[in-house]
Amino acid sequence: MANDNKMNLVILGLLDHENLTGYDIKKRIDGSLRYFWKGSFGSIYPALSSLEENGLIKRVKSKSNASGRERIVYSITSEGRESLLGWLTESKSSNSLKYETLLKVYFGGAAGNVAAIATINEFEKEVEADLAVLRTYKDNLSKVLNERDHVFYYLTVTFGIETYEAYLRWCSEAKRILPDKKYMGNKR
Amino acid sequence: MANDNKMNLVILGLLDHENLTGYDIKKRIDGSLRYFWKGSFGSIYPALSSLEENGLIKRVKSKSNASGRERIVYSITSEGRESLLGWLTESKSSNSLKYETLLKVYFGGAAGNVAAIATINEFEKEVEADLAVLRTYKDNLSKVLNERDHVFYYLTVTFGIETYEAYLRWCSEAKRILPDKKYMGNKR
DNA sequence: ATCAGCATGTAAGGCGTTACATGATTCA
DNA sequence: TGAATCATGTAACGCCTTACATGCTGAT
Repeated sequence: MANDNKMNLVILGLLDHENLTGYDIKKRIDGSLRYFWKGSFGSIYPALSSLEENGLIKRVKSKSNASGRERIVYSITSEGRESLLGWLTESKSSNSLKYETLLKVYFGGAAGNVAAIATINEFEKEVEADLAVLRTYKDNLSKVLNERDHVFYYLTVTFGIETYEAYLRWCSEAKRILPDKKYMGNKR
Repeated sequence: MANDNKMNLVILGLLDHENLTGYDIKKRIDGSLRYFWKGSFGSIYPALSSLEENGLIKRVKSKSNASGRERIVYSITSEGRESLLGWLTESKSSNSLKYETLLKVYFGGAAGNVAAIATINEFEKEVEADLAVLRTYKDNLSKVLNERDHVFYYLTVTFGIETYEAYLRWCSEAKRILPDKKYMGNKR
């Protein structure tokens, strides 16, 4: 069973837009996809090999770089595009969220309000930083919205902005509620 | 490296509130924690064994059930509570989000607006269902907010409500934007 | 009688990360 | 010269899920 191997689909999705090397793919993942997906070289390169073996992608150039540095550019094949289409249209999506922050808030009673507030502040700071970046993405994208594919990128950015703003509202509300409550220590 | 083993902390956190069996722990995870954490028996029982071995939890009763059915109730030890406190106060939180829905939206250009809208509709339906449950949780919890620990549970619920409402706003907005755009098919 | 729920546990294997190994180029 | 970035890949290992194995109780 299994075949949760989403990295294959990520690679197919990226290659459907432009030809890329494994290294490029990593940069895309750490750039635009960062807010809703992660991936490391240790899963990219093996996925690339297996996709090539199965004929879903193929090499465009090897060692073609002017300097002679090794560089393998991949492109998607029609079989790969078919596979991508199948995923995009047929499968159920599974979103897996693991918020350690909320786990700590849930168990907050054990350590008291001060610790919980610290956890929330840490979260808030990260969200604020990410939100600032997302807003500049949005500004840039809204200028080129009529170009192919950009609406879809734009939507993932507005998703981030909408949810991050919700996080921030929650942070304020949580900090407003917490100090009012009686149980401040970890005594039982 | 490693020691991401959060299940240990989840168990410690739950046992700090009440004594539980492995089976009970699973129910708590599938109940209140479901919206921000997951876990299966295959990771609960081994974690329980290792926690006991290290003296962080201990057995309260075995086979104590009236009927003679095997039942192992665990409680947290002071060492366990210390470990829980350490996590709650000292460590950085890592939130890992993997939205397959957004991945599909991002790559939506390959399959066209119709497929993207279907993906969004599927997501919307799930969010609506979860939101309804969270709202009844909120109603129930707001009546007992002055009891120990309940503020913290309440906050995780309001987090869910705040973000799920943001999801829903985004779904509407996304569906409003998508049909307007020119690129409807998967032709290049 | 049968099915759902209670209850504990193991085994196999997929998924994915970190660290390592290697080496070139570019820029300060 | 040394650091950062480009670039590919492997090895070890941890995490976690699914499926299996087992058996009791209670309700219909």
